[in-house]
Amino acid sequence: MPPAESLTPLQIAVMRVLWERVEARVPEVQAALRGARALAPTTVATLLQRLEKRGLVAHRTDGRQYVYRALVDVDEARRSAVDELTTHLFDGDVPALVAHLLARHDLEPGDLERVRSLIEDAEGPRGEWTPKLMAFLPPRCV
Amino acid sequence: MPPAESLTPLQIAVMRVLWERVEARVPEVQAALRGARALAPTTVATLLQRLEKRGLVAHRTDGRQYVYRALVDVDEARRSAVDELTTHLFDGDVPALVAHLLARHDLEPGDLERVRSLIEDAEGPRGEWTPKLMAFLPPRCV
DNA sequence: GGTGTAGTATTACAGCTGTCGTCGAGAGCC
DNA sequence: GGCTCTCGACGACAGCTGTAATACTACACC
Repeated sequence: MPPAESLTPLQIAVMRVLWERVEARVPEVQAALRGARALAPTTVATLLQRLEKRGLVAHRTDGRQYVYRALVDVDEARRSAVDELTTHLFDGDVPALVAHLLARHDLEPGDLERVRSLIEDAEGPRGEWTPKLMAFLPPRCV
Repeated sequence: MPPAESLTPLQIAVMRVLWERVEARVPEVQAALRGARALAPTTVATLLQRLEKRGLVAHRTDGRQYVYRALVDVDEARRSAVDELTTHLFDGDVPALVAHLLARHDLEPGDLERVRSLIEDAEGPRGEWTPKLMAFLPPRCV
């Protein structure tokens, strides 16, 4: 499987259409993109072609039309993008990235709940607080 | 302040040198980059020049030499990179990104602790429990 | 004052991207 | 059969990137 390497926003936008619909012809992709940006059909076709040359999508023919599908899945793409980000801007320090996300971005209240339960899940059975962590608890908890 | 927009890995590498040392001349940047990639001095100079044209760095002269410094700070760059990532690949869903990080990346057990303490550092002096931090408390405290 | 030397400025070039226009070959209609 | 319409193929072009050779210039040293 060819590594997704880094995709530009436009390329990602095209891929997203394919991820959503599994298969799509040029006009569909163009229509789906419209709204974000209005591109000529030929432009979209070129994008798809180049993506195909890079091994990220493939097509089959249906009559005279090309029906494209993605060859890499979202998760693959996400992973390599996240890897790139952490490597280059966070020194490979994933926790730092998480901290950045929690500190700098506007999380809705519900979001924190979600994150917390994610952490709990990742951490094992709930309530496993090591002594070290206990030190951080406010007095009323101890 | 000009938005950092998206920087390429190489550009980030150059910026990192400036972020680390505050000020740097071409040879210093080149030396710092060496190891990762060996570039001719002229290449590095070109990179710096172009970065300057984009308003991301500036220079003063010290004798015949240019002394460059960054005009955007790390956090700025991180934020816009993270924004771009979440917007394009995670639909703006930050918790989804966090989930991805927790699920796909190899976090050592200690990392989760680090996440918490990093948050604490970012959120204010220890012992001050903000609503955000409260979310991490075990249920019995709430 | 001539000559290196060190450093910047200029120029170059290939490859990728965003964006299309145009061309040629089927498909379908009259 | 000929005309038109639809698509993909091909070619174009400007702007950015990575990479660097070459040209120019101010200093310092003999």
